[in-house]
Amino acid sequence: MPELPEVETVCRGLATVLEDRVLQRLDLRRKDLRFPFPIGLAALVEGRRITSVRRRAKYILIHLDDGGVLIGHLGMSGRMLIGPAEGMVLETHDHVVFHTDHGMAVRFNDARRFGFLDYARAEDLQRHKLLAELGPEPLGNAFSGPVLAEKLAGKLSPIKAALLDQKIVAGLGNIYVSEALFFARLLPTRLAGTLSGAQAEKLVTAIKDVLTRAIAAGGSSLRDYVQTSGELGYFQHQWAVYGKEGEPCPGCTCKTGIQRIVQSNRSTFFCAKRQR
DNA sequence: CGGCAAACCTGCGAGC
DNA sequence: TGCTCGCAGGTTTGCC
Repeated sequence: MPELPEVETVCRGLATVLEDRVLQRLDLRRKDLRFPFPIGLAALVEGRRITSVRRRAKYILIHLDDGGVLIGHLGMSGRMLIGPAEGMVLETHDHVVFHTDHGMAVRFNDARRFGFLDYARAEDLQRHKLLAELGPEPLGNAFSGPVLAEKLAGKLSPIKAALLDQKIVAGLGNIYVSEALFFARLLPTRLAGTLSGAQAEKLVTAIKDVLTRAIAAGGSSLRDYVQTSGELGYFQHQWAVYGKEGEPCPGCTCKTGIQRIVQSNRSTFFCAKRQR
C-alpha cells in the first residue's frame, strides 16, 4: 500500500477537489471491499458538504458537515483518481465513485480489494475500532526518542516487526521501515528492546527524515499507486535499499552490498556492514 | 500476552 | 505463446 507518504499525497489531492464541495452522489459499484460497506452508506452521506479531508496513519478521513466521517483505506493496491464526471470512463476495479456538485468525480480503484470504506460519527472517531489503538503520528511532536524507547522497552521482536506495528508508531510500512533502519544504521533483526536511548533517538530522526523527503517527492509510485492526479510520485528513485538486493550499499564500500531477507513473511533490505 | 505464518485478492514479471 | 511460480505498498486472524 500506499504507506504514510502516499496516503498523505492522496489526501492532499482529494482535498483540492472535495473540500467545501457537496458530495452529490456516492456510487457504490459493489457491496463490499475488504469489509461490507455500512448499510445505507450512500443515503447517509449524499447531499452533505465535505468540510475537510485528513489523514490519520494510513487512513483517509473525509469529514462531512453533519458530523459524519467517511473512513477510507487504500490497502495494498488502492488508488484515488480524479477527473471530470462528464465523459468519465470507468476502468476495471473502479469500485466506488464520489461525485461532487461541481461535476468532478473521484474513482476509488482497488484491484486487490484490501482497501475499504467505512463510516463513523466524528465524536466516535477516537473510539473507532480501527483508530483506537493507533500509536503516535511519526511526523508529530508526540513522536520522540524517549516515547519510542518506552514503547520498545522489553520487546523481543525484531525492530523491523516493531516498526510495522501500527500501535507503536502509525503509518510506516514495508518500504519506509527498511529505509529508516538503514539511515539509523540499525540491523532490522535487532531485537526492539535492545536499542539504546541514543539509537531510539537516531531512529526517530531517520523516520521523520525519510517520510518528509518522501512526501516532498509525492510518495513512491509502484505498479498500483499513483497520485490522485494520475501522476506518478517519484520517491522510488530515492530509495537507498528497498528493492536493491545485490546492489552496492550507498553508504559504504562493503563487498556484500544490499541483502534481502524475509521477516514476518515480508522482504527486508539492509546492509550488514553499515547496520548493526 | 507475544510472535509468527497464513489468509484475504488480483496482477505482473520471470522462467521454462 | 502460454503456463506456473513467486512476489507485491496492509492488516487481521488464529495458532503455538
